[in-house]
Amino acid sequence: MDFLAGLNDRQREAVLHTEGPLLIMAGAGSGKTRVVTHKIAYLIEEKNVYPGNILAITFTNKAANEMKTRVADLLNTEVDHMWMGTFHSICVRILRRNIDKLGYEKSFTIYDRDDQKTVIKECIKEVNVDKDMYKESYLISRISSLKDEQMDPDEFINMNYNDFRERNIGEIYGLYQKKLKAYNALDFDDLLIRAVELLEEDSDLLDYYQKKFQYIFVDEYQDTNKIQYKLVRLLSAWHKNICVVGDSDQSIYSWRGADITNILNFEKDFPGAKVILLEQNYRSTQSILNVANSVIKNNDSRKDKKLWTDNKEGDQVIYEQCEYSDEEAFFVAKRIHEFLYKGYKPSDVAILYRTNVQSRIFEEIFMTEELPYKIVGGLKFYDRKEVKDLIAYLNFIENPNDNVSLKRIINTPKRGIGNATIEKIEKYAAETADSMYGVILSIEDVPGLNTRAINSIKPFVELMNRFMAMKEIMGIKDFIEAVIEHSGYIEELERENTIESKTRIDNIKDFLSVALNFEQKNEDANMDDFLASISLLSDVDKTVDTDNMITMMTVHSAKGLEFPIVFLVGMEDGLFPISRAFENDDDLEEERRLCYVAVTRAEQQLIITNAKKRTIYGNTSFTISSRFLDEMGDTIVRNEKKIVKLKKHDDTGLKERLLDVFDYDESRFIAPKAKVKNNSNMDIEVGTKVKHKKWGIGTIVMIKARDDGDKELTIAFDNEGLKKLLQSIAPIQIV
DNA sequence: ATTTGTTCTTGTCGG
DNA sequence: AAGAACAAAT
Repeated sequence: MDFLAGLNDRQREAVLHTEGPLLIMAGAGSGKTRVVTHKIAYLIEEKNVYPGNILAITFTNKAANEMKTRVADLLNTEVDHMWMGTFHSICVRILRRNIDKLGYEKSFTIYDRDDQKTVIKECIKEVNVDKDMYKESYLISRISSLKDEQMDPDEFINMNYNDFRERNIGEIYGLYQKKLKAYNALDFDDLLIRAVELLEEDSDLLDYYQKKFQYIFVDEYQDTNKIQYKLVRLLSAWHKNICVVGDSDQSIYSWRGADITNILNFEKDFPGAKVILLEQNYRSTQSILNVANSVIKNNDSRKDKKLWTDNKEGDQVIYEQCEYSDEEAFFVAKRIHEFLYKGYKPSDVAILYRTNVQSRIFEEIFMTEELPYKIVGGLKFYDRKEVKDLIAYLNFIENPNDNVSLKRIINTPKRGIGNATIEKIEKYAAETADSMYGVILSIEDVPGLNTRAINSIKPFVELMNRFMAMKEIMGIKDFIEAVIEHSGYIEELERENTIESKTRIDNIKDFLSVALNFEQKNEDANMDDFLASISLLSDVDKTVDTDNMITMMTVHSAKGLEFPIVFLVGMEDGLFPISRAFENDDDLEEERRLCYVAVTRAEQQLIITNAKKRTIYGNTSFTISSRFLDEMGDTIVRNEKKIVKLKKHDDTGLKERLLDVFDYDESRFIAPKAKVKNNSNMDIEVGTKVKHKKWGIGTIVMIKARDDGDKELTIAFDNEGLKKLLQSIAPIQIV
């Protein structure tokens, strides 16, 4: 197979340049994924490189999977041995094998933000500082950036010895790390740091990985931080075949430590590096690129370059200023109806905003407008209480030192173990330098506990011990099922018997199918791998992309994605660019790059909106148009079309306001008529009661999205039991 | 110990 | 405006 076919000269050059450091400066939509996949395929096929000697680091797991599939498609060979994943997942993989050399157990737990918060709270209590003076979120971010700089707590305390406040932060930082170690847990930063530490300390191991990874690829290199840079340097030092891909104009993560100098200094850091520029854009129309170019050129600290395209001019980029923020959402909904009528699919459309709070109003309007949508980073399945509880069970059973998880589950479901009891256990554990689990194993030794407390603890300990034994002989899914059942978790929910508890049960069942799915895909994986895989999912990874829906997400989440139609909403000063960026030129330039990223997501049509008055966080205020709109100048045109549909039932007063804003033009309105014929837009959810002409009344107990956009409904009929139906064709009505 | 009611806080972006 | 943290009542 010819891996060079269909590539332009620059892209071809990038594929063929296999030896030595290579920086591919790839503008938005310039086909970098194509280059990388073809290059990997070329290496395997033409240069006979064994896939296991290739390491590719991507920004999300989804991107990694896509890349893997694309390479596999090009080759028709097995590429499973290729290492592909995010920095974090690669590091976990390294750590799972050898972290014992750093004094951790291999079954370590990965702590998410909530877990971090729990630990920080413990620290604040123990360091005995005024808890109002140190906010948890602030401490977490401070600690995170200290870690990124590889500053250890003692060093930090020494440096700031005369600053009371900083010194305390250092103390908390130190205690936090000590606790994580004791709990055998790592937070996201630790995953990277410990991996680097491990490689630095164990020269045999470093040697092994350096020799193993003959070819290394790093995507989105402009958003790597110091530790990640260090890791890349370490791993590539032997073969020196390091290929990084990035675009300094798309660097948007400086606030979490991304260091733009990594990409700017690549040639200096990796001697003999070759640089290839990809400036031809294959994604967007000329109109859209004009907007992108005219914004980004206002950044002072950038190498001048210009994206160009052979694509046609395309439709003009439209800008609409609405009166109110809810009208903005309404306007977008109208335009989407129009696009759908023209034959676009809902999945062709994306709505991009600067902050997550903006999604709410779109959600409301889209529900009444019967538009199918999904929110990336919004509906957080893995953040649901029941899912987190379950994960905490698994974490604890896997790693009994994990006090954070233990505290979460010890009285969930209710076992009569109250706060007072838990605190006594915690205190005793701290005094005896034991884990809480160690303490409750011999609960009689704990001072100050009454018999009632002791009698509630004992069955819990027995239960956990039983789980720990069961885990050894059971498969992942079966084991989770056992935990759900024997822990009494599902019983408690069933007893509750409310709509809410039913959804929770459904979520638990969904979690089971996630586990089953994982088990089938990764035959020799264990519980550790499963837990790690779910804790490392990004927001993008978490949203199913199979169903045919409009996507709503932040601009940050949209990085690397593309859509035929993009709505960029909320273009107001203070919102985008965000007000905190006003004071600082660097921050403002990052906002501008973010805007550049947003604009370049669009393939065919870009529509930009804002509102004169916006209700946010409960109060309404006047807004100022975004300065970026000024910079766009005449590359955007004011919207001329005024289309609006009168809502059938409108008691919000929105209709009257809309009549002021839009000229009502019924003839141009296109209603979503399709739904009359099938049920695709039917407003259903778990718990909805429906009537079937043969089976009578039933309740929807499960909704499963299918690849073709349809939904598979499991309905419990009163007399017929469970039935599975396709939403589009099922003869059902909402009762 | 648990439920219920009340006040307080928070409010960019994320693996 | 909404969720978390806290206080009070059962």
